[in-house]
Amino acid sequence: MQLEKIVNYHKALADPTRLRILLLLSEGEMNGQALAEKLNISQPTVTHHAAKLREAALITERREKNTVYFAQNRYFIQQHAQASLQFIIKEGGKQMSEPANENVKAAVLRNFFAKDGRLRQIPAQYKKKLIALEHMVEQLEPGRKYTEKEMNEFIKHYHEDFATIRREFIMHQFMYREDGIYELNPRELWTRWENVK
Amino acid sequence: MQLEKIVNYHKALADPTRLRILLLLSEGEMNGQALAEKLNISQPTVTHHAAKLREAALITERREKNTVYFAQNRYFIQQHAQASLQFIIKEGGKQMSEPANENVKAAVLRNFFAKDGRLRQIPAQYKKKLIALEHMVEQLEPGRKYTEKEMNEFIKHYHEDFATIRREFIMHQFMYREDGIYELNPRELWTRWENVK
DNA sequence: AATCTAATTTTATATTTATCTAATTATATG
DNA sequence: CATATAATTAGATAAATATAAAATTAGATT
Repeated sequence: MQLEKIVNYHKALADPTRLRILLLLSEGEMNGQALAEKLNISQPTVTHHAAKLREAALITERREKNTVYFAQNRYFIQQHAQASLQFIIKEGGKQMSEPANENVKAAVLRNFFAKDGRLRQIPAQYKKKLIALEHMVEQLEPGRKYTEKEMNEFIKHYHEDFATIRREFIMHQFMYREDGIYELNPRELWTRWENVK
Repeated sequence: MQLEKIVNYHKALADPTRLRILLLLSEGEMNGQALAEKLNISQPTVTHHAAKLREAALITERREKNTVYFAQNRYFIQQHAQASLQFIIKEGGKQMSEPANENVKAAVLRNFFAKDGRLRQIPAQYKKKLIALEHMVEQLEPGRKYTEKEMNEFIKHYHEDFATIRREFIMHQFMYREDGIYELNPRELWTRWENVK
C-alpha cells in the first residue's frame, strides 16, 4: 500500500537523532562508532536508528574490513519527499503555464534559441536564464543517471560553454551531482511557484 | 531550533490516520464529524489528530455556527517539505550568485505588490519572500507594542491570509511575540547583509 | 588459537502516543 | 430557559519506540 510507505518515510525522519545522523552524513560517509561519538549515544542506538533509516531506504551501507560506513541515499530521500507531497497535495500537472508567463517564455525561446534549436547566448537576466535552462533540462530523462561526459555532450548540442551551463543546472537545483554522476531533481524542487499565479 | 521544527513536521505526517485526513482534505474542506465517519474513528480522535496537524501548520480551520471546517494549508505543507529536504541534503545554502540585489528587490516589489499596495501573493522563493515581508514590516513602528488583533488588521491591508504572514514575521525574526503581544525586533536582527552592499 | 575491534542482537525500561469512553464546553435554536 | 449539535478536554489503556547495558557475532591481526 502506498500510504504505508509514506508513513514509514516520515516515521524515519520523525526523530531528532535520525535527522542528526542524516545531517552528519550530508558531509560524507561515516562509520557507526564515529556517529555514536559525535552524537553522544551508544553504538546499539546507532544500529537501531540505522536500521530504521535503511528500511526507509534513506541510507546505504558499505562494509570495509569490520567497519560499516553509512551514507545518504539522496535519490530515495528526494524520491520519497516528492511522492509524499504528491500524495497529500494531489495536483500532478495542475501548475500549468499561465498566459502572461507563456508570453515571456515564448519570447525567450524565440529570441535566445535559433531555428536549429541551439542556444544563441546565455540570457543575462535571471528570469530569462532560468527559462532557457529549464527548456534544456526538460529534454533530460527523469531518473536517469548521466556521467559528466554525457552531460557535456548533451549541453554541447545547445552551446559550446557546457561548463557554465552544467554548473548552472546544479546551482539552480535543476539537477544534483554526486561523485561525478548527474541526475535530474524532482520537478517540485525547481518549479518556480511565483510564476504560477 | 530548526531541527525540532522539522521533526515535528515529519511526526505530523508519520501516522496513517493523519495522512488519510490530509488526503480527504485534498478534495476540499471537511468538518470533524464527516472526517470521523469517513475514517471510522471517534470524534475525539479527530480532534486529537487535528491538533497535531494544526501545530505543524499543515491545516487551517474555519468555524461556522458550531461546526469547524478543516482545510489543507498547502503553502506550509510545501514549505516544510522543502525546508526538510534542504536541511537533510544541504546544497540549498551554498549557492547564490544572482544579479544585483537591488534589481531583485525592485522586481519583487513591482511583481508581487499591486498598485494599491496590496500583496498579490506570497512569494514562494525564500529570498523573494523575505523581501516582501521586509517591505511590509518596515511600515510598523519600532518600539511600539501591537496586539494580535492589531497585527491582523495591519496585515489585512496587504493580504487576507494574515495568519500565515503573522507567523512568518515571527519565524524570520522580524518580530518578537510574548503573551500575544507583538513587537518589532531591532533592525540589526533581521537586516540581511547581502542586501546592503 | 587467542585477541582485538566494530557492529549487532537481546533484554529491560521509560516515554510517547493513538484510541476510546465519559464529561464538559461552545454555539445555535426552539 | 431548555434542548440539540458539534467539538474539545479529561482520564484510562494498550501499543510503539528510543535508549542503554549485557551478551553475541563478524571479521581482522597477531
